[in-house]
Amino acid sequence: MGKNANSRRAVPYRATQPKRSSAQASVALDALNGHLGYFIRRAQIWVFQDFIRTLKPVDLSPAEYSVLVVTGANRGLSQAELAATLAIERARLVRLLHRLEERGLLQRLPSSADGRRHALQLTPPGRTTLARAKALAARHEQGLRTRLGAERHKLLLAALRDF
Amino acid sequence: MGKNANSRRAVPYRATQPKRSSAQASVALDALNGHLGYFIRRAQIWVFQDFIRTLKPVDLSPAEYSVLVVTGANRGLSQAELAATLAIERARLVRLLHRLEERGLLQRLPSSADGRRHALQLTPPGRTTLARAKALAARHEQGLRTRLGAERHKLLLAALRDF
DNA sequence: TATTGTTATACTCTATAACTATA
DNA sequence: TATAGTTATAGAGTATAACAATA
Repeated sequence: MGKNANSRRAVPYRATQPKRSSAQASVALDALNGHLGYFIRRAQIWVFQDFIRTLKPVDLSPAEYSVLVVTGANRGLSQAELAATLAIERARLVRLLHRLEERGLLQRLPSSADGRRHALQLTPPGRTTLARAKALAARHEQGLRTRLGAERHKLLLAALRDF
Repeated sequence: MGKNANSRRAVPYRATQPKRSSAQASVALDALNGHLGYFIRRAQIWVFQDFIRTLKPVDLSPAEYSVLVVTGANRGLSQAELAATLAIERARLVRLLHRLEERGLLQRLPSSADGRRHALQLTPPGRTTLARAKALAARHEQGLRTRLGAERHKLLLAALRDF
């Protein structure tokens, strides 16, 4: 059953101060300057740390937030569909969902059509938490927009869309 | 001394096929559509998987590659400087360097000025491997450029630079 | 006191294999 | 036989704390 095995995070999701992310002027990056992957990684570190810090009041990781958002917008989704949508391993999703279920934010209902599937849906408290989380996430995004400039923010969203 | 403790990777760096990364049309992403972090993560997954696959002949992870590049371009760097430059934890860098040292690609020399520091430098085989790796990485980057279009590639590099 | 390299611990995340129950 | 959910395992990566040697 694995009912309450490893379900709850022992420690709340941590967020360190986004450290000064650009390299010191004195160290040459050489070939890294031409690699998109290098700058994407740095951007990811910065953005995720800021996101985690901003969402601390609701104690949701980026992955948990994305699960709540997509589940809230697609009633009765199966775990496999959710995993494929968010590029999260099905195996990992199991424990992630356990935690959200334990917190009373989400339910796994038996699928009427297919006995193997779970139909995922948010509970009323889940909806409330999601609404709070969305407001905080919007604040995070607004901070990003301010930092980057609205133009660049829009441009990045569009340019990264089809990866 | 921890000479050969946990130093070598048991399994070569894996790279799965970049799976179809955009979500199925039928599942609504809702609020995620407005979040840069979501698309940055997806881009990172894609780019890193492609990088790992392309560099398989030299068996170097993105982190190892970046360490070789920066060490090769900055003689006598300390571990702390390297860690800060690449946003890798000092503690993690220790084992990463052990592996590269064991493979004979890199040396930790005593710093003449400061007894606490190591002066990092590539060995001749390290330089050879780095040259091969750079050629492969350039091929990876060219693939990205083709996929995105030269304009968008350039634009992304510029836009992500100051994170 | 502070910093460098190091070890240790705990947790997240990725990748895989295998099992069960359903289909 | 295939798929959905699950468990388990191994490794990478992140975050912290603490320690010895050196500054």
